[in-house]
Amino acid sequence: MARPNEVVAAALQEYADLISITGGDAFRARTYEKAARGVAGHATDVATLDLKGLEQIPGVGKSTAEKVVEYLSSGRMEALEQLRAKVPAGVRELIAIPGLGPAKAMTLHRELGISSMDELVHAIEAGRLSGLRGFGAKTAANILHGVEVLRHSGGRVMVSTALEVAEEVIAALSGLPGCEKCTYAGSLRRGRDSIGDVDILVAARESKPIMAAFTELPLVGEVIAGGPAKTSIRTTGGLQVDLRVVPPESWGAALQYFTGSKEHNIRVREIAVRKGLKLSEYGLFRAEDDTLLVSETEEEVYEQLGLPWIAPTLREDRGEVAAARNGTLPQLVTAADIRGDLHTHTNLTDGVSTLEEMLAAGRARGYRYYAVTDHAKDMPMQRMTDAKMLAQRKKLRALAGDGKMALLHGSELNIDPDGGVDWDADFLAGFDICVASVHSHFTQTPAELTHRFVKACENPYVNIIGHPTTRLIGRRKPVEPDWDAVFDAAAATGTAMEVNAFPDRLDLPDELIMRARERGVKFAINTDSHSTVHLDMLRFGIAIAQRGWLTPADVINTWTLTKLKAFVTAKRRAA
DNA sequence: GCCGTTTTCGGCCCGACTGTTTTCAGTCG
Repeated sequence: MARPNEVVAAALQEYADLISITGGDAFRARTYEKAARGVAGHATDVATLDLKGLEQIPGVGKSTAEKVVEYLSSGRMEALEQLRAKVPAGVRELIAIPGLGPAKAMTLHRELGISSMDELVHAIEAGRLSGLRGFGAKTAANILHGVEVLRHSGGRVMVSTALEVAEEVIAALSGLPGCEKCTYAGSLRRGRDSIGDVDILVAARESKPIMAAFTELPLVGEVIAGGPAKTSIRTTGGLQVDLRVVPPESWGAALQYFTGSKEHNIRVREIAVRKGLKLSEYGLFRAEDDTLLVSETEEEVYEQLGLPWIAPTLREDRGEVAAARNGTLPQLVTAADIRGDLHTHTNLTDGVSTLEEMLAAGRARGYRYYAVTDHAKDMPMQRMTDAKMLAQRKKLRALAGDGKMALLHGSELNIDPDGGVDWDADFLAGFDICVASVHSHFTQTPAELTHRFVKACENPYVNIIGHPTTRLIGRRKPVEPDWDAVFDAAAATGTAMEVNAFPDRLDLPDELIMRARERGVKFAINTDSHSTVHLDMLRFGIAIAQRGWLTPADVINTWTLTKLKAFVTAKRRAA
């Protein structure tokens, strides 16, 4: 069950799509898109707002606010219903096909009565598109291909997968003569939790040799488009990679531009326009005479616009431009701030590395403390027993010798369907710190899930809720309790929410981090490592935490050991 | 439809590439 803001945003986005498809005013369509984003990103539940309150949301004016009120009170939006009556739902689904936009979708519907992806495929195969204005043989083939891609991949890949591809391309291009700089931009640089395509940027005088080398890389499955400034390929694995080559002096402007997000760039360009300037990927220009002002570094571009440099992880048009203007950008948490990992496993349960190996890897990272949190006894497949857990603790205490890295003994407890955990208070009291996670019964009702999480937070020995939504990116949907109620319980009880750094989890997701932070929750950025190499996954968790605007003060494993221990004992004492 | 160190009207980010166009619309990011 999605929160009202998301339901309303979806309705507004649908309305915007239908305006575009029916050939309505493009600016009106964009207005509703903006409003949808504003509503989705708004911290307050829209269901609790009146007309006046709604109009405070960026991009929402009187007309949109009235539609939202109508929708929330009656479940219907008359204007939306009218457009739905004109355009079958399947027509809207067509614009998800790469290369097919609202105008072409409407042409297909108007001229051929096509109103679903299947009908479109059949029409193409039957040759019914020939003779239709704007639909040549090439377009028909591209559409078929687009449908294939869409059905096959669903579009997005894990950030770790995209990073591997990016690093392979960068390694190959960086060595070319004439390549002065090469890096990745786009959603990968912004640290999103999944990646639709990889954007690579190169600074070079001559683009041709770079483009040629790019299309010949072994990972290239097909070349989608190729020009002097931009070339797009799809890898053999199905991931799209766009390469842009810019002159070296345009590097900063180009990096800013291709990092996005699109919405952030629109916001920044609006500032440029108001100052009588023009910002493109080639630089910041004076509008009246096209004089180049700056372009070499991102810092210069932002500075010339009267803004401090904004971290890529914040560039989502979620208020970062206003914060930059007011000097209230957050001091974001970085990997260097992390003093220890608080969720790790060993081969005592389902890990693959030994206790000694894991501790050595933690020391190698320079951690000041390190928690071993193997699975608890209620997870039958892990075969944990009280005796094994106590034996591990004894061993750990014996290994705590060098004084540089403190060793914490913990466990990843299971939150049972009713919110209870594996052991009673007496046994739990022996641990230094505990994570508690949901590992089963994902299909409970939202009310049951809410009760379950809240009760877990109220347990004095539960310090961190592990991978709270339990989502597996591309494989398992998140559970959906009333998160605001859960976060309130976490904040009130001194229970941290985990930002699990594993690339197929990245859990909490960034939107929920923002909501939790608003409600005063603290966080722990952990890797959930099952092997020594997993400790490096921290970087992905840091990116997600930054996208949630977290500062070191919000993150308990940036704190000193003394402060961390106080966090644990304060909760126990309060009980 | 929204919005305002230029504004309550007249703008709304900007450029690249494709396909089908004979000068440009559509799509994408």
